[in-house]
Amino acid sequence: MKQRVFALVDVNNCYVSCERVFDPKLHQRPVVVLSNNDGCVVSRSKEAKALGIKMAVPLFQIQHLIRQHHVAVLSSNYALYAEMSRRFMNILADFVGPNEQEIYSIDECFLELTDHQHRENLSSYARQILKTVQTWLGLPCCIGIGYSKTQAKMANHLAKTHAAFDGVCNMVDEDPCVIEGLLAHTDVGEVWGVGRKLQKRLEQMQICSVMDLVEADDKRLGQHFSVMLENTVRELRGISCIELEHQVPDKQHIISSRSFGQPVKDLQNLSEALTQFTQRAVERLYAQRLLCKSIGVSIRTNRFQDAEYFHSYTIVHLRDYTDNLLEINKAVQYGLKCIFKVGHSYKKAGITLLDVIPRQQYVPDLFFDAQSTIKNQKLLDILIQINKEHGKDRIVLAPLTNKQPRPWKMNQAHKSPSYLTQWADVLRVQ
DNA sequence: TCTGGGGTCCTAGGACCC
DNA sequence: TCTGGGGTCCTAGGACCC
Repeated sequence: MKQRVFALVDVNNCYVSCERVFDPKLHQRPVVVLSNNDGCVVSRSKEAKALGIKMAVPLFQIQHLIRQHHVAVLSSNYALYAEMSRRFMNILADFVGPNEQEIYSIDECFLELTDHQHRENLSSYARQILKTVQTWLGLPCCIGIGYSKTQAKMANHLAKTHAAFDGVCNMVDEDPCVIEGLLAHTDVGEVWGVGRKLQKRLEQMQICSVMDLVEADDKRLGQHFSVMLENTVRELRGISCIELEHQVPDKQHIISSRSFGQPVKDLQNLSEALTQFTQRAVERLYAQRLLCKSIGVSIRTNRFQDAEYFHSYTIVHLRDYTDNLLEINKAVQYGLKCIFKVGHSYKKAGITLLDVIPRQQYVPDLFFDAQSTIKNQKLLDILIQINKEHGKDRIVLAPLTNKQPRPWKMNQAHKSPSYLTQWADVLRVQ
């Protein structure tokens, strides 16, 4: 049997790179992109990293650096990144077969190259991929190649951190001594599946570098920790244990939650916010042809103010599986009334659609109302279509038509235009 | 003053059954 | 004082990922 070969392709500093495609002024200078509500840094250019700006650091903690070094600061523009991601994945799909691609995240993609080993040189094939993405899309990437997904991930990390690789690290063809030398100097925490807690516990056992983990007793680690870590060690040795998932699995739950721009004290505003989150979640549920049977509702104050921290959560069960927006929102509002307590300054709220199944798996019971289900489907179809054509939130549920100021709306002070998803924002060439 | 959001998987422990 | 054993299912919470 042929030994399997995997690649991991990812976009360098993805969100910053997407912004740079449309705004040349962002090149050669430090740039950061912020999380929702302009809270934390989630993407940094290499110049921003060089200034010591860490991942996930709150914006207010680096204001001095931003002023001093004229760092460009941008709010997240997820519509833009999602569209760039779609194009990126399409380019990669052209290089491999339909069952040889796994879209792992917005900026990462595994490719199975097992049937491409006949190629004279996998590294030059990888370079061809990089060049195509760069030319067609303007996005810089790195590629790691290995005998397992974990090896490919590790190779990708090496490609990113060692300039000599020039974007492609091929663990399959590279001199093993070179790779082992690098892994001996790479922290065990860089391994896919080893997070902060696990790293600490491994270090207590003198397993500090990736090479230490490769040489560790996998069975013993399996008993001491979990089967996942045992598999990780085997994968690092080049034994493929984790399958490529070329089909996107159905979601098990759908979350929609947000921090508020300003704290909210009253039920009316919480109700409006949750109505909007519900609409977002149900649109996703509907798009994926799923149904849900229960809904989690949660509200919380600022978790960084420990003394007054308050959070509350409840689950509302529905009579039957549904994707009916009105029915689901009714349940959410009921849940909210159950958990709401006067006197708190709420900073975040959210809903989770639970007990989710694919629509075609649903078996109607005696009380199933086909007429109203079809009516609801038509209603949602139209609602989604209109919002798609005439702008997000053109049609909303009644509580959201209130024109009062919305303290719960998230801060987005530095958002770039919707270059790829709104006609009015398409770039003009003078 | 200001600290993201959306997921998955595994494990432990309790309830329940025969 | 002493109180079976083995199995399944469910849930909450932790850890991890991007």
